[in-house]
Amino acid sequence: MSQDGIDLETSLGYLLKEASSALRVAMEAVLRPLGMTVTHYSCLELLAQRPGLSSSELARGAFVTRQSMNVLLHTLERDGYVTRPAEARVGKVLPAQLTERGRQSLDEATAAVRSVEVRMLGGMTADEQAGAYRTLQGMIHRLRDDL
Amino acid sequence: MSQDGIDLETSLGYLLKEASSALRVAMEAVLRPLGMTVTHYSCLELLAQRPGLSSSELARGAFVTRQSMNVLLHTLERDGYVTRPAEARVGKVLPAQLTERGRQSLDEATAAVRSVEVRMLGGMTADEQAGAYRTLQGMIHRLRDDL
DNA sequence: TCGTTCGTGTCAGTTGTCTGACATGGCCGA
DNA sequence: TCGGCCATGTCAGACAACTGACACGAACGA
Repeated sequence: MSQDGIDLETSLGYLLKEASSALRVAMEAVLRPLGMTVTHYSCLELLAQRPGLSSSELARGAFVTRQSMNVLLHTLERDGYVTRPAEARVGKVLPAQLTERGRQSLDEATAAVRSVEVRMLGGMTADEQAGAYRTLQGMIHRLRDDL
Repeated sequence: MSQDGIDLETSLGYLLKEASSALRVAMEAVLRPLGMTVTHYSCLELLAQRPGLSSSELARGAFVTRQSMNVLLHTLERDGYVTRPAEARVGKVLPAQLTERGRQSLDEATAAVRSVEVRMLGGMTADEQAGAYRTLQGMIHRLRDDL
């Protein structure tokens, strides 16, 4: 019987999806005026913190396929936000770098995204945040364990 | 400067997205053999627990637009998983119902999804789960507050 | 040394979801 | 009563992301 299915009212999986959806919607709302999508922003933020990342590494960091990241990266390159060498120095890896324009664009976006995160965390104590951090990391670890 | 941007290593927002991504990947992995996507499953599960939901209500419950849910619902109807009246009894709302085939299909999927959720929650105490529940609900509430 | 395995970049085609727009039918408040 | 407002279902087009496939170079073990 499906009467005893996953109870959507109490399921942590459903709630996790709901929270993620709410976060995505909120981020899209503040990023849209800047002409940016969430993946777009994620890519720039990753590059700022880890310059020289390859397209595949960026893809893993932004939770999309390397094919998707590749087309995004070509767009960002065409529009002058990032640069990549024309040829690989080693293997086939093309390390990407932020341009000055990319950095400026990222700074605006970071401020907007930070405001969303601050709002999301509003009222939570440091202990509660630490607890949430451990909980989420535990979930991630167990979900990926037996693949 | 972007040096002090959102720290991806400690950001709860990033971790939330990561956890959601891991959950989605794990669910896709167990649902794929059944020929089902996550949205597909979500739709059936919602209908099982709340028979008579409209397409728009299902869309909100599955966190997609009503346009997306509409095309999915037409497919499910064509394949005999759900039924909808040809005409609206009141307004334009077309309440959907699971067919017997839909119920059977859902039962398989529910077992698979439950195994994922059990794995994700493995080792967490009831207190920890309750804490995670409150934390996520707080985040959702605050994120949606000022829209 | 050589062969296997892995990661990367890329091309092509498909699918899913989204935005924008429209008409329609309830639901109030003036 | 009626006008505005809202939610619904639907159509069309655009776009983002996916799957599948291929070639190439590096890394590792036999």
